[in-house]
Amino acid sequence: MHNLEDILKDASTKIVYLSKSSLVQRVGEKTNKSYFVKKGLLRGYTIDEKGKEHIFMFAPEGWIISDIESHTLSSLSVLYIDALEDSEVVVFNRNQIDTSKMSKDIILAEFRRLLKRVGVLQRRVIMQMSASALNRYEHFLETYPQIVHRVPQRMIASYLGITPEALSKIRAESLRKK
Amino acid sequence: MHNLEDILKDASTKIVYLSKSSLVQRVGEKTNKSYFVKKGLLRGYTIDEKGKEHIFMFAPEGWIISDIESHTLSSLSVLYIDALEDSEVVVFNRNQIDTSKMSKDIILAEFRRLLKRVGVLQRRVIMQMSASALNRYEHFLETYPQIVHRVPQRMIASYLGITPEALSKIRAESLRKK
DNA sequence: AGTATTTCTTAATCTACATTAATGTGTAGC
DNA sequence: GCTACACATTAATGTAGATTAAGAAATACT
Repeated sequence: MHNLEDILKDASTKIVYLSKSSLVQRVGEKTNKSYFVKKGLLRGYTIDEKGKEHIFMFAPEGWIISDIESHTLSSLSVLYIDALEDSEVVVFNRNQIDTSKMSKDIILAEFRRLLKRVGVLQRRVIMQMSASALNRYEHFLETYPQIVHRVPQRMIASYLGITPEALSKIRAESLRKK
Repeated sequence: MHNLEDILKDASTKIVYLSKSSLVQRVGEKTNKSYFVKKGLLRGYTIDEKGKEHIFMFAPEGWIISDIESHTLSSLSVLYIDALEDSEVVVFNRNQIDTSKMSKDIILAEFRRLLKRVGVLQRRVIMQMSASALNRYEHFLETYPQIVHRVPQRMIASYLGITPEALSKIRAESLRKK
């Protein structure tokens, strides 16, 4: 067993077919599930006190999405997760995977996956501190070309941490230049 | 061997004594070193095109600091790391630790450590998207009470992603309320 | 196909925070 | 102890992006 898909087949997991906009996980639920996206597109987000959505990540094919923080602290989830397209996902339980059955190689592979995730987050924090909205948008385009045309722009705006109106303005300006 | 300190003793590591403000790692260096802080305080930061510093993390006693992204992509470092106080740090090489010598338990312990780091980063991204500078400052005070009085305020401002002037104003206002 | 609802755009106004600048305070080095 | 130089505060002005509002375009629903 050398890759994640093999583990998923082996462990006590199940495949779930989600229809568009179905909610997979709510904030405040006690959960230790993770979702591997085989087909489709999921998204993780929070809702702040003012009722505003903040998209934290998109998970297209091949990605894992889960509320990692809630696992470590074995506390309540802080993310909503839902499907942006009809999707096919493998649901599994991280506790099971952590403790049993896994070879050292597999754990190391998971470790590296997590390192990559930290890298992405690190980059994103730096971006949000030092780059303008335009820069962040351009960076998003480079990084996730496959997602841009699959989600409404207000969600890209939410991911970037700006309003849809601001994104619209930015796009108009950047077109004018070309 | 069940904790990180034991591993550090075992692996080919060395202890280094750093005097205040000595630079440990420069941007662009090809490196795979990590630093475990036994005593003192390190800090990781970037410098943007305009020459502005952005503090990415503080590492007080017990923390590990390293440029994780550069490890995964085996590319060049994107962080500067330096000492804010005279410090005693254990320098080790993540490659060596990854591949050899480690028991499954230890890898899992490291895995959990990394999960925690992801949690912190996740929280920080959400904060930066949804919270005002005042809220972020208050959150920082709660989360890192031990650091607040050990670093100059301009560095806290840098960590929060605001200017020292803005932090000063916020502090003045929040004092006035009490 | 036709209506409803969500999404996108444009423009005017507003605000949190940046920038600039000047003054005050602490702290390190000699 | 005096002189520097880094750090903190305050205030005036500037600006990126938020908010509000209203119309146009796209998408979904029956």
